[in-house]
Amino acid sequence: MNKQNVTIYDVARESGVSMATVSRVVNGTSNVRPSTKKKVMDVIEKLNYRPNEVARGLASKKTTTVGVIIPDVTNNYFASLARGIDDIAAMYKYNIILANSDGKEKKELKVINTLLSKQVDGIIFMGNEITPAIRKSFKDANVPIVLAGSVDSKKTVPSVNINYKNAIENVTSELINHHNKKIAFVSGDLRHSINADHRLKGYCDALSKHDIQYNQNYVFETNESYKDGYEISQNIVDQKISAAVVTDDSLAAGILNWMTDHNISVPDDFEIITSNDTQITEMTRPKMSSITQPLYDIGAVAMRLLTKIMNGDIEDKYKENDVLLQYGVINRESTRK
Amino acid sequence: MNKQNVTIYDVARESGVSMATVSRVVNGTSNVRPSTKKKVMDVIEKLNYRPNEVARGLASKKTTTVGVIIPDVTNNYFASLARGIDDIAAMYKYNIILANSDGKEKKELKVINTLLSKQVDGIIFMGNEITPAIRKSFKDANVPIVLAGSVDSKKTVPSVNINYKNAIENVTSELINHHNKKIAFVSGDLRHSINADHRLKGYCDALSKHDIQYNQNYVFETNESYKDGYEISQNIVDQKISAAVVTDDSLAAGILNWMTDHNISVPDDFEIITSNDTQITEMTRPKMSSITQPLYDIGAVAMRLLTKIMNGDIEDKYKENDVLLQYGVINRESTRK
DNA sequence: ATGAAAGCGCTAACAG
DNA sequence: CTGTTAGCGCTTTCAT
Repeated sequence: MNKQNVTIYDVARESGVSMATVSRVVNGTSNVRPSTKKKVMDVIEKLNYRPNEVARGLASKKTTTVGVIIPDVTNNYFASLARGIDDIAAMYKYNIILANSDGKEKKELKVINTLLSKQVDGIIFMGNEITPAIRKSFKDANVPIVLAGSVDSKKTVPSVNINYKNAIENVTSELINHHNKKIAFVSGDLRHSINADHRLKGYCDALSKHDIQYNQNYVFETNESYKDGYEISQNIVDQKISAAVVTDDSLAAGILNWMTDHNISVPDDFEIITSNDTQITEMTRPKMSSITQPLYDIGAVAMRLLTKIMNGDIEDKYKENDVLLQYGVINRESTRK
Repeated sequence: MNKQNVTIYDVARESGVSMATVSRVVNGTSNVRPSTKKKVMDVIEKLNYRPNEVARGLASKKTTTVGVIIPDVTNNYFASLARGIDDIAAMYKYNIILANSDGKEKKELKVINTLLSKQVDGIIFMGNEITPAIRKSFKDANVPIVLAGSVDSKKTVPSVNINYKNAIENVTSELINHHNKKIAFVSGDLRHSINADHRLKGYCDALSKHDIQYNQNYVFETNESYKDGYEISQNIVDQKISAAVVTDDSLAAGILNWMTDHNISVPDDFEIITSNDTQITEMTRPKMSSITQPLYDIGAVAMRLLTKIMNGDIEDKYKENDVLLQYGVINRESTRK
């Protein structure tokens, strides 16, 4: 019942060596004679000594913890990335401080600051948009930062993503090939680069390649919620639109269920293809066709990249560092063959 | 471009006071003459000084960070609790170190240790089971611990939950009232106290109150996955079971969809009621009836309780501290009226 | 109201 | 291979 925490000094005294030696055996750095090493280890065991990482952090200027900024853990897309991040972090002996931001700039800025004051060794940022203020605080931070599943329109920060533009272009083309003339593009906030510069661009490119006129009425801006999907569906149908490319699975589920609830058969009368291939694509009836993204891997690779940068293993960290992972498309039941 | 971080010493010098005074204005503790306070604040602003929380943690023995152990962030049930935890933590100026355990004792033990070595001020634990080893490490930890959405059969740790037994008993009774004679109980690992001692108990109590014979063949032990639900359904149907009480929403969705896929009408031919009221209960067709739990609140209340204990605001922290939040039942479309 | 000084527990030269 | 000695940046008595 050692209430008082035992320190390195206690171990040193008890085993008749200096604290430097204890530090050495604990860190496995530099050589220590096997016999004294064993002696120290025994005392550590006996006293149940556990190094104080805070003291270590102060002395070494490394905390072995990284900050992870996430819009909302409750969102399966981001949660999947987070899982990949944490697993790789654990693999490299890092811990993560997880902070929800709701994708709000103000919260993001605040949390970046507290993370920095906690001396994290690096930050993984997930967010809808890298605003100028965010970009500035990234620049001022003296720790490396990597984006996961998030794009920086200015490409000023290393990131890992898929090629959203190509992916959306692919599925839009497929829908066009199914003879759909009017195809909706249903996304989140169009002020966000990921939606405007990448996904909408892909949609537009597909249209123009097939000589289809772009119609602004067919693009729907939402909050990417199930409810939003359900609510905009009437409007979609009223315009005689026959297919939709959707950027979020919950959102897509809302549209799908509205159709079903209104006796519009999917995929016979209406086709839907969504973007994130989260678990819910399998749970709806019909199951949803989707772009497939290696969600876990995006997080994992981002964390791996961060460890490399923190380690100085990367020649030029300002160099091009936008890794694009492979995406795919899975045709389930919300699209025709 | 202040590459070198500015320290408390720098602002002390720059503003012509001692570091003790700077510390005082930063912490707002004890009195400082308004004029000198302003002077210091200005310098802090000018130098863009940000207190080093690690140094502060070492000196004060408080890190204002708490550890959160979670089986899997990717699981919406736990993610919802985590969101409640983080929000309240932020409200009280704490950060959370989030660690996934997969509910595996070995990982849990390991992570408890690293959390403790990082000097967290407290821990919120979510897990399926408090094993003797876990209980021991909790006892040895010299920081408070609170369970969220998790039960300790020995009631040795403060916790916040709902009354799982009563909830399951309620819904089972309802199914019995719908004239179902054979009702399945589909749960996760029955070695876990929450399933065996609480939920199964509730199921049994409902049966016995209605003079229905308990039949072991009607209880299904699973991994609580969608896939498991889908796979056990044939067995359920083969036994002429006409309703199921399920402990997890994905699991329930699996059963529901299997029924639908096999032309068994829910709820006409088969009734299902699930337990967690996560988002997917609204996404399936028919929508699933469910026990409703205040998921976010369970996390939030757990965190609030932890802050109180950390603060010493609770008289006797060894006293009965099992808070039970209100649950409800919502009848959607997978049960008859 | 403010300053001086002693740590907090550990790492990291620097000696030897 | 091992010990000595400075700090790391801040909080916290104890004086004044």
